[in-house]
Amino acid sequence: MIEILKALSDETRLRILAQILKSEMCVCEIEECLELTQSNASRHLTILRRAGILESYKNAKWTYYKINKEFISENKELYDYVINKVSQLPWYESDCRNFENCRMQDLCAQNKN
Amino acid sequence: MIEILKALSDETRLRILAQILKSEMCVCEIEECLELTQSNASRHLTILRRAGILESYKNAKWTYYKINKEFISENKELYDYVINKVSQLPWYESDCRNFENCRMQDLCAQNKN
DNA sequence: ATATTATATCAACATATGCTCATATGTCGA
DNA sequence: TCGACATATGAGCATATGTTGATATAATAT
Repeated sequence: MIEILKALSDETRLRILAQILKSEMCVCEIEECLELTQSNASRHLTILRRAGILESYKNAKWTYYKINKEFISENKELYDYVINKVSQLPWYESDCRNFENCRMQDLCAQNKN
Repeated sequence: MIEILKALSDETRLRILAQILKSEMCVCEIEECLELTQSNASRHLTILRRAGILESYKNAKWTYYKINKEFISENKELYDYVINKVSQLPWYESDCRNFENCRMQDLCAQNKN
């Protein structure tokens, strides 16, 4: 429980989670749309994965992160809380716009396969 | 939101909150039943109060802390989550027993009024 | 007034956390 | 095989956090 709450107690990780909640993403997409360094994005994703909030799988060169279904079922109220609150945070709308731009520009080439 | 999650991301503060959720407490009771230094108990209570989770009032020499009703209404899912999860944490039963002992021994003299 | 009790806060320290640059690993395409 | 790309991780640094002992403040009792 404490590890989960700590993982959620960081603005950058909440920003990452807010986007991944809408659809799974690879690391390079997250870097791009949230303007994080590669290293920093990877580190925060690892923290969210180790806390059990996200899970990842590899496909070709890319690692995709998505919400861990087990986290949802075991932490339903917390999950609902995050879903409801995260979209009210000040950076949310702007991050969503950036996310759409990244998708359209296909910056990470993950749709070329 | 982040301030609230940070406030909850600490074992000592969750132990404090777990007891206060059952009934309001003064600082000296919390010191006693959780075996915290006076300074440390006061600090953690201040953090929980500043995050809006607890509120406090003074009565004579004592400061009492209790759950902030506004926190409950504005963070219902999170509140339910905490309620459900804290009682499963390893120190919970032991802390509750200590809490009962403190009550019975009237260690902080708050019932002498 | 003075001593005692309850609480808050300051100063100092150790540890934890977040960030960046550099490097390692693994995958794919030429 | 070699080079480019995607990701993870180590090292080092700055800042944040948790803890304690000392002190300040405020209320009460003698």
